[in-house]
Formats: sequence, C-alpha cells, structure tokens
Amino acid sequence: MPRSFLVKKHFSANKKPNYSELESQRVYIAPYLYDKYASIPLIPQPEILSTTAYYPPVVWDTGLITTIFTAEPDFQSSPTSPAIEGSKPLDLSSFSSEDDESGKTSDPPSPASSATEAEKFHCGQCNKSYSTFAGLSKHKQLHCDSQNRKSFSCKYCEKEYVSLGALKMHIRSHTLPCVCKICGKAFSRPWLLQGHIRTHTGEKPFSCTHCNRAFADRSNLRAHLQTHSDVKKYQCKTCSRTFSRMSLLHKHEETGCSGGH
DNA sequence: CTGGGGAAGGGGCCC
DNA sequence: AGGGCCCCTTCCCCA
Repeated sequence: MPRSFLVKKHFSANKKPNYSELESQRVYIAPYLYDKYASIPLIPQPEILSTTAYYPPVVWDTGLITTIFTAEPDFQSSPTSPAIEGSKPLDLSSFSSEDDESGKTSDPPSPASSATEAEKFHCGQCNKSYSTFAGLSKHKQLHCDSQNRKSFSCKYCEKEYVSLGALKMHIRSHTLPCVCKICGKAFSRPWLLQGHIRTHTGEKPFSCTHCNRAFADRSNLRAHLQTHSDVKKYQCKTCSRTFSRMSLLHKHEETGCSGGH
C-alpha cells in the first residue's frame, strides 16, 4: 500500500516558492546507486509551476534511468559509500547489536568521545575536539559562538536556522524537488528519492548475517538486528523490559507500564 | 495488543 | 561552503 500519507505533496496550493538563489540548482543521482553519475537539467511540472521562478524537480522515468546507466561518470564513486556494488547484498555484520551497544547509539553524537590525538582543535566553550579547524569553526558557528549566530528564517514555516545552508536544506522539505516519475511522489533530497526508487525496483542491498532477510534501508536492517538480540537496546526504566525499537518502548510506556512485565 | 517490517523525514558530521 | 552520507527517529501497516 502506498504510504503517500507520509509524503508531502509537491503541488501544495499555498506554496509560493521564489528562491532565486536555488533556481540554478540541479539534483544529482548519487553515484553509489547506479555506479554512474548524471546531472539532469529539469523541466518543472506544470502543476507546480507558478509565475515566479521555481525550484526545478527531478523527474524519474525509465528513460532517465537509461541515461544514468549510459552516462559517462563525472567523478569517482565515493570511497565512503560502501553501499551498492551492483545489486550485491551488503554484509552488515559490523552493525550487530553488540556493535551498536559499543558504538553509535541514539545518544547525540559526541565528537569528544571519538576524539583521537589528531583532533587537536578544541572548543573553548564546550571542550569538544575536532580534527580540523574547519570542523571547529562550523561547530562554533552552529553551537558555541552566540555572538556570531544569525537567524535564517524559513518563509514557509516558523523554523529558523543559524546557517543559510541549513535553511536551504530545510526549504527542500517544502519545495520537494525530487519527484519520482513512476508514482509522482516528491522528496526533499535525492537520496530519499533513491531509497524510494528501491521500493519500485525491489532492490535490497542490506542483508542480515543472522538470517536471510534483506532490506532496502540500512536503518531498517539495524532495527532488525535488534530482534536477534536477547537483550534489546531500549529498556523500560520501570519494569526493565527491553525493546528492539524506541517506538515500541514509547508505546509500552504510553499504554501504561504496570511495572510487572 | 505486541512486535516487526517498510517507508520516509531531518539533523549532524565529514570530505 | 556545500553536498553527500550516516544515523536516529517516527509513523503506519500487518501478522
């Protein structure tokens, strides 16, 4: 069943996008998806056009996919993108629940906790460390340099951001420039569209090493891995019962933990 | 009712 | 400085 209820419609009537600075932006297909790279000049759909300039959407169709497959790569595939090598399932054994316990958790990322001797740039305000000056500068701009903080307000909603980049990214959630030609769903970012495309292709590159299941989404695999663990990640403070997902814990708490489970 | 899967949104960090 | 990717989280559906 389509989950269009979760997808903001691209043709909202009260949208009046006119962000000229975003006009020239193109949406790229990430290289790790099809092992090719393409820059796609786009033709806005009539129903989302206004008399003002508009943020051009990506329109997916089979012809586009063909273009992607035949396009000359414009840059090398990112080494930090282990994801998709053809349609070969990925071995995510490193994402076992044990690793999750010792590694990243739902806690906010803590640069200091992963600090190495190379992280020699320290924030005087909060003592966090960064390996590069650029990293420290961005941190200070976002969090610890209040006198330099600026407010970039979204014209579509009440949200404010401390950087133009953050605002631009947020605005995409309003303009939804990435449109699936197959079903018409619109997404804010190319990789969200990529994930969506997998629902059409059936591609599931993330496989569980404990069973034969495979997943289209890494996070879903991570959640699945919890089901193989006796002691799950999310624990009720009242009854100590553990759950594989935070949502299940929340549901457990909301329905009233009796403390005796 | 509960647990798990599918799909998607969005913030933060790294390059 | 900005794009890409990772990760967490949420929501809904279904068995």
